[in-house]
Amino acid sequence: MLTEFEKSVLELIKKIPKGKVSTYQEIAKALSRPRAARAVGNALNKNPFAPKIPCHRVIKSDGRLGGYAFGQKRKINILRAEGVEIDGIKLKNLTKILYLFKERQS
DNA sequence: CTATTGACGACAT
DNA sequence: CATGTCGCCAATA
Repeated sequence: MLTEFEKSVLELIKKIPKGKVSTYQEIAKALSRPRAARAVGNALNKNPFAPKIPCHRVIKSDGRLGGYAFGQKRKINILRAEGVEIDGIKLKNLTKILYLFKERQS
């Protein structure tokens, strides 16, 4: 069974368009929990819908890859296959491919 | 309730 | 750029 928090995270990342990515922190912010980036990653790790949810499109806020249940190597391949360029250690054009979620209530 | 654990983040060295 | 430390948060034992 999923907790509300986990469901929120999954629902959110499910919306990330192909060829774009988001960060754990951005997701945390979108959930009004700006400091819960770590918990977000934790939720994805459990990810019960592995192929179903594009969890590979979630990276660290500094542009690095972050982890992946199937191994970062795998993560890199998938991202490249979706057109994301990776500069050895970080993603290229991060600001261009970074997907921002809709603004929180004003 | 307390302790531990991680797909994190910011900063210092 | 590479490591290490500390703070943070939710889930679990």
